Amino acid sequence: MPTQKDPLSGIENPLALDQQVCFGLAVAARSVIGLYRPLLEPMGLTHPQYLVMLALWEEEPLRVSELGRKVQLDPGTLSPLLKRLEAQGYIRRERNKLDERSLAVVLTDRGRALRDDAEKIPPAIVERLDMSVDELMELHRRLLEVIAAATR
Amino acid sequence: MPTQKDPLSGIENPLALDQQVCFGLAVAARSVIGLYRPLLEPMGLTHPQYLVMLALWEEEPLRVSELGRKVQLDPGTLSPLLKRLEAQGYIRRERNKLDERSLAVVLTDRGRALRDDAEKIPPAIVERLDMSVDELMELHRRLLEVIAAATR
DNA sequence: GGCGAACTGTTTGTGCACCAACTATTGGTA
DNA sequence: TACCAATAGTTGGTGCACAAACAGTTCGCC
Repeated sequence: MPTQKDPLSGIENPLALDQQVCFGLAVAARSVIGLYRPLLEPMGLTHPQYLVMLALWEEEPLRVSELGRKVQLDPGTLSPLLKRLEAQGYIRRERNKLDERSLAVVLTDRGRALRDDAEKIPPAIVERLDMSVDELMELHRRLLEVIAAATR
Repeated sequence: MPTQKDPLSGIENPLALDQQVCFGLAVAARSVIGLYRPLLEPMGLTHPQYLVMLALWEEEPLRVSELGRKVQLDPGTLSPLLKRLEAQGYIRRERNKLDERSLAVVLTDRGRALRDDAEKIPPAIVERLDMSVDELMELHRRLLEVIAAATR
């Protein structure tokens, strides 16, 4: 009979691929992000770059470390990503005079202007998914729970 | 007032980073998969490789295309991944005599034996997450919904 | 003032993930 | 039979994700 020590004892095959939450997460993330691709591609953005732009449209300037905290990317990922955004002309990276170590990331006019195009994206995604906003918010709530659980 | 055509009209800022479901999915997937890393690393597996092994422990042999359907990876991703698994000695890839195009992926004894170690992983993850199995199953159910929505 | 630890971001290496172009094989059909 | 289209997997290019090593700057502290 099930015991407290073995929460999986009621499950027939714990190694079954199609009931791994990690697999569901990986596939769901890729599937949903894939929906953004055709929308972002005309803007010249990848999905992680889009997330960085979202962060900057909210607050600016941001140091690389702050940006990394916001979008949950480590500096090794962010550093080349930001260079690509700078090459696109959406951001500038400028050294802080007071602390030459840190880099302030700011939007260019082009980067700021891009926000108008971006506003079309969330409704387009919701429409494409054809799920109720309530359902999406409920999923989101549960995602935050599992993120909290995984990172504590 | 809200209309049917604009399901997001009740939301203050549709571009707010921290309420993007795509962002939640990306972070959740990375966080959870990150929990597997220390468990898989001693086995010499990455997480996608682990998923491939799960598929093979269920059914074998599998052609590359079948494997791709199961683990939802395209052949361009799978091809080098399988070579690495073969280099590790966990699988073999053998040409089908009847159809020289297709490649049958089979487990080696070493690959089959690895399953015993793998059995420790799901309970370890559930314990580490410290979430109820019910809650995880509910999340999983919702993930399957969004996958279905995104891929139809 | 000078030394060492802490901090900020960069670089390098490995491995996914996706796409497009490619090779080889097979199967249908004229 | 000879060709053409479809199929199966490989390769190369770009970009993310992560880890480890690195370089420059700042700060505490003697």
